[in-house]
Amino acid sequence: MAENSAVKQVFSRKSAFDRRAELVAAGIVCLGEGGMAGFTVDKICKQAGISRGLINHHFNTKDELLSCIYAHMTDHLVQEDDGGPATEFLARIIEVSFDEASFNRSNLRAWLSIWGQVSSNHALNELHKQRYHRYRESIKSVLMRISATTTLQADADSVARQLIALIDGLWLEYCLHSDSFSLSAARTDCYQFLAAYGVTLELPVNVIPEV
Amino acid sequence: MAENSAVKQVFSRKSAFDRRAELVAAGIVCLGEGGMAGFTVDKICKQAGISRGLINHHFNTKDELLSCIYAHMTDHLVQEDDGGPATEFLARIIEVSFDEASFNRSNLRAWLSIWGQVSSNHALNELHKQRYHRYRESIKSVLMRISATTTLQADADSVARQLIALIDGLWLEYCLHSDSFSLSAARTDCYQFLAAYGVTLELPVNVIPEV
DNA sequence: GCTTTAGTTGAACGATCGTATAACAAGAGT
DNA sequence: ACTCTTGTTATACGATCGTTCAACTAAAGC
Repeated sequence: MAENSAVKQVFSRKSAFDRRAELVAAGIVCLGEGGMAGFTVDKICKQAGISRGLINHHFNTKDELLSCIYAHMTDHLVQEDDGGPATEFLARIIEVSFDEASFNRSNLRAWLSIWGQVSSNHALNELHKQRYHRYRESIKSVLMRISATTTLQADADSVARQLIALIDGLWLEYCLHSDSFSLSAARTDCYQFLAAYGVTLELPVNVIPEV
Repeated sequence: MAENSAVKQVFSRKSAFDRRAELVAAGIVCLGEGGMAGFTVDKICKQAGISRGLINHHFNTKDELLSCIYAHMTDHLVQEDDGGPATEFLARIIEVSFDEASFNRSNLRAWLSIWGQVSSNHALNELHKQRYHRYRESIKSVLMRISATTTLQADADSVARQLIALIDGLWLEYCLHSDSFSLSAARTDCYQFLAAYGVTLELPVNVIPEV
């Protein structure tokens, strides 16, 4: 047995890029489990499987990590208006928002925690303002394209604001007590909402209606 | 001059009821100013103008104060269906939600902070589940009464959920960046939303439309 | 005016937080 | 095989947190 000849690896070394990505992922898990109270250096490092001091080697500050987490999380959601079919764009927004990968308690708790920090963390505030504005403008421009052909029963600006508020509100409710309604109910709510304003989207086929 | 004969009052004594109410008010101010990070024993007591140790005399725990704060804040908002005119009830819900006393950044930041604690604080979770259920059932029952006479273009359950989500979502948006839209815009959004589903309410007269 | 009650103070405690820092080791380059 | 770079560890530090507790006093009751 060459057990003693095999040198015990104390730790494995990774590139700064990979390690940062792992810390971002670990941070999201911690936020999802314990909210901002669970977002501590100890727990994040334990979740990432690294020692306590390493987090400040890759991020100057814990707030800097939080901003990176926010940037990472918005990358999945905020979509630009690519000039393609307008109804498809709106459907994509809804589908992404209510995909199981996004619409689950852990992820929504992470979002809620971050929202609570936006007003006090300046860098986060700037980042949010920028991304949110882009998000809303995309939806508005798509709705204006729709209103050129179909009759949109309200101005695009209001409907865009309402759609975003509806999505965020459903996220919030589901996060606070997920037994109140189902994912698919929240999802169809959005289609129903747009239909009420005269925008009918064809539902993606891969969806099984719920009782 | 009888300056030395006037005994200097070190502190004034108040009933437990009054002091508790003051601590609740002070806690709301702290939450509104600095979110959950500003909700510390030091800051709350300083805001209330009392010494540090007194808070645990009136509340066993800081979480207990938070639950009392939540209870106090919901008292203003959650209304029961009293069987009166249905449209008036809905209008009252909206008016209360978008009154200046409720719909301001400080108050909304307090709400956002509390929401972030609901999933981790058990007592708060129970309280929220109870009050929220009552809130939703009230709106649902009113919408069902409306659908008996007028045509409601969707089931009452969905519209109730959407209305609540819309209100909460508008609260959230306005809290995160209040320069994005105005109070009255958010308010009329709700009336517009209900109108899209076939429920037209007469707007209260005391409102000046905004440009 | 004295006793009693109960609201109030301020210091102290242990726990936990984010960050800084010095020693160390893994792996690439030569 | 050796050096060098840099990712990594472990400890330590000061600050701040929520809570406890003994001493104190304002105010009511008699």
